[in-house]
Amino acid sequence: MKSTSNLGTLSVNRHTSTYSSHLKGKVMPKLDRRIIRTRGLLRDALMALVLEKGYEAVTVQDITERANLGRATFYLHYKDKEELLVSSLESVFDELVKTLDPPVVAGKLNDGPVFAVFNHAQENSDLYRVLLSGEGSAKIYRRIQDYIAKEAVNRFFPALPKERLFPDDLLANYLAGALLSLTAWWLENGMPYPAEQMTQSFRQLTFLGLGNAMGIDPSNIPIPTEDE
Amino acid sequence: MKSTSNLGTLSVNRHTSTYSSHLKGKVMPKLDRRIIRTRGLLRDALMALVLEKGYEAVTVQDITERANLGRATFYLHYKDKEELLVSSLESVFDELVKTLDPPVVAGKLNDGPVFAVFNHAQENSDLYRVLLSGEGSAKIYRRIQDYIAKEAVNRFFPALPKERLFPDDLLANYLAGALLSLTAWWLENGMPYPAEQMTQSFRQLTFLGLGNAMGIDPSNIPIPTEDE
DNA sequence: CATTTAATAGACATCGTGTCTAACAATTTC
DNA sequence: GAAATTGTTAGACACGATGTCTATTAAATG
Repeated sequence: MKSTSNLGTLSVNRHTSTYSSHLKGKVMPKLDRRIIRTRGLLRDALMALVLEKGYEAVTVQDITERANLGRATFYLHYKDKEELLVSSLESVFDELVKTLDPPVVAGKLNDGPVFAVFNHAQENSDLYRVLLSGEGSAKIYRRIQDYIAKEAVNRFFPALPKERLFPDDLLANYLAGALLSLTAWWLENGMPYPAEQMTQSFRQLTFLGLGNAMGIDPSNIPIPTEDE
Repeated sequence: MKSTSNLGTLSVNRHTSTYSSHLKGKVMPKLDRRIIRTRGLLRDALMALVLEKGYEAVTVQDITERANLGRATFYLHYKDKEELLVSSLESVFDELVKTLDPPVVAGKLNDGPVFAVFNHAQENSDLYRVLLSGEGSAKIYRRIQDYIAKEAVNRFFPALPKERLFPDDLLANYLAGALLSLTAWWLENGMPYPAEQMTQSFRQLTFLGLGNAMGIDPSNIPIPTEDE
């Protein structure tokens, strides 16, 4: 299972691929030190600015100015601020994925990918709050969701029964949407509950359902069975 | 219950409020016929252009050109294309809300707000597909979600037991996120199932939960009960 | 009809973009 | 270390879109 944080289909760097960890070794045709420095500066500048002004308000001018680089330099590396953002998010997601890999963490029960998400969101709460709120990029929200959905399919579904009533991607999308919207709510409301509790709430809701979570008698649940 | 489609907190028109139905009568200080005509043209032009190029790519120039209006005229009515979009969405949502109001539709079982959403999405599938995809406005997705969440609280929760394990807005957000992401998936995949089935799937998932929907024995569900 | 109000063309300053060039500076390679 | 390679840069450029303003024309209202 290649767990590279591939956020969609965008070709990210026109020069050579990322310095993004865990493609370790392989072909990686050694980057000029200046390239690494420049891209790092651009990434840091973008992140800082996104937190300050929100993604939409950030211009390429801002970024290069903050990074102390010539504006032309930016276009030597990225097409857009969007391309830079996507590329930058890779590093962030790499962190998340790293915490996902070990199935069991030293005696402690593996709280699973859901907890990892809440936890990771908490550690990068400023960034995520901006990205998931209205201030984020138009496409980023959906892209994060797609990413989570894809991970869900990979990591979750193999453990489930083979016979399913719904297509995998419907389920994956449903779960990803629910998880993301819960996360967004959580962040925007100042994380009023610990990540552990959010994890449990999410599981309760998704696995047992609203009815159970509220103690409703299943026979009262308004699901018209009709014919279908 | 005032069911005016109020999409958030933006002040929409600086002149006088909307011509948006069901504030019927009241103070509504009769709009000049030209104003009505102009705003209608702008709305239609925006909608058409959004479908053609995606929201982000549409400029104020485009809009006024398509509408055969002077560009300056636009700014007499709206601050932004965003403000125009929000205002335009009101009409669309008004339609949806109208189908929501009657609790029972002539002998036929009321399929509920969820079906209404899928149905409405289907009827405006082009528009919604654009709005919910990456091509939509940054803020619009979240705003639609907030709107649905708010409606959920109003229409759904009163029928539920008063004792709940989760805060209302957490639940509302969870449901809205799940519903919207399902809808988006549905639209982007060419609506492979009828709205009725999507409604039922959604209910099954949210009320009974994933576990039930897959025939998993509840005792196998990995919810750590620990202390809490 | 007289009054009020909206729409308009066109000009304007401003800003951000994306590209390009000719120098310049850092680095890699041998 | 010297030479060749490659990355960075300042500055300029044309472009497109924004938002505002003015004087004029046109339409709706009572």
